[in-house]
Amino acid sequence: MLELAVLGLLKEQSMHGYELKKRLNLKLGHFWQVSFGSLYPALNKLERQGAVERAYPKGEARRSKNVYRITAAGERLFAELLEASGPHDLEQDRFALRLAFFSYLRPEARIHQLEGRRGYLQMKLADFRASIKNSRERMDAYTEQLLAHGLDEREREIKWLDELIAAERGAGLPKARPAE
Amino acid sequence: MLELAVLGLLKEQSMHGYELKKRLNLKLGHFWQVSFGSLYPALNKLERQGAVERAYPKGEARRSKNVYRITAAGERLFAELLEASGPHDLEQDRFALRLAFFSYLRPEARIHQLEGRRGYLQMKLADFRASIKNSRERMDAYTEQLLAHGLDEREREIKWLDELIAAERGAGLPKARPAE
DNA sequence: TTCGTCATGTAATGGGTTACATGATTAC
DNA sequence: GTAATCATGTAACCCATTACATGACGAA
Repeated sequence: MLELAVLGLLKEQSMHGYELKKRLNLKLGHFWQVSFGSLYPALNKLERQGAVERAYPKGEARRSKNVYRITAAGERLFAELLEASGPHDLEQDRFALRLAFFSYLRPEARIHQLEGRRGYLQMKLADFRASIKNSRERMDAYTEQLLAHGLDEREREIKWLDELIAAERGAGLPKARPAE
Repeated sequence: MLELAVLGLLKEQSMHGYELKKRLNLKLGHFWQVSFGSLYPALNKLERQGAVERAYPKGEARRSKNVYRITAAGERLFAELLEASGPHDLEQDRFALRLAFFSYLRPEARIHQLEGRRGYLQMKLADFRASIKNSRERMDAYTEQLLAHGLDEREREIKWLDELIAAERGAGLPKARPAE
């Protein structure tokens, strides 16, 4: 999760942790918040793995501001994480995170990702509809409202994914409707 | 989180852990999955706190099937958790969980909860719209799509909440539209 | 008798959070 | 010089997960 996001931003340009957090929250803040307590350990871990390195060599005078740069191994790791498709990777936030970096993915792989999420949602929808039939009588009005709203949200996301898939196959991305 | 859900179900009727998990996943499965690894420890913790007790006394022959029953202290804890309104409690899943048990809440408290979530969403919307203006030029088409979809989802939830609030003040809950 | 599922639990792990502690740099 | 904010990090905790282990019970 964090690793993908960090590598994705470092791909654009090298920077230090504090800056990274600001950009992370700018780009992904609407569905995900990162804290220092997870970011710094993550950077150290990535460094140990050789996925990032310090632009200033490790033992130098410059102590504050550790500027990190992505390595070749980091690029490979990023590419791998971006193509993830385990059952876990189809959930909302993980999928959204990968989508945010789709521009680094081959078009066919993008379609594969979009269809993966689409299938996941459709499966969920089928499950809920079945469970509604089995237990509608036992459900109170609020639980029913919650379920109906959830169903609606998922149906909408499927429509949205369909548009993205169509755009991917066809003429390119539709412009996002301007907010308000 | 888990505690509220467990107490809410035990309020309806006493039962053992395994049964509890099945009902939990039936009622809340569309946005939340519970596993045994968290459920059993949670039950033990609630027992230590005196919020639930075993229907069969602790040291009896009946070893498998521990039937739990909510206590008076448990009822108080439940009522308290249901009225939670810290910033943390306004997030999606925590809010949804409380909504699922709204029938146990006084109408005014329901409205208060609904308005709390509404305000939270509105604040988020304002933040995003501001961040869009500041950085639209730096955003690629996919990030933009993600943001637009997120905005749309939140706007829709606000409309839904408005309906629920209106219903609460007025003639009662509207029927959930049947799926399809 | 053996298989499925009912039933309970523990241990290791994951992936984050908050709070705390520290120090450098910049603006006034 | 002093306050704000930039910058890094650690420690303790939280709340869940998965994997593992165990055993009862009913049906074939």
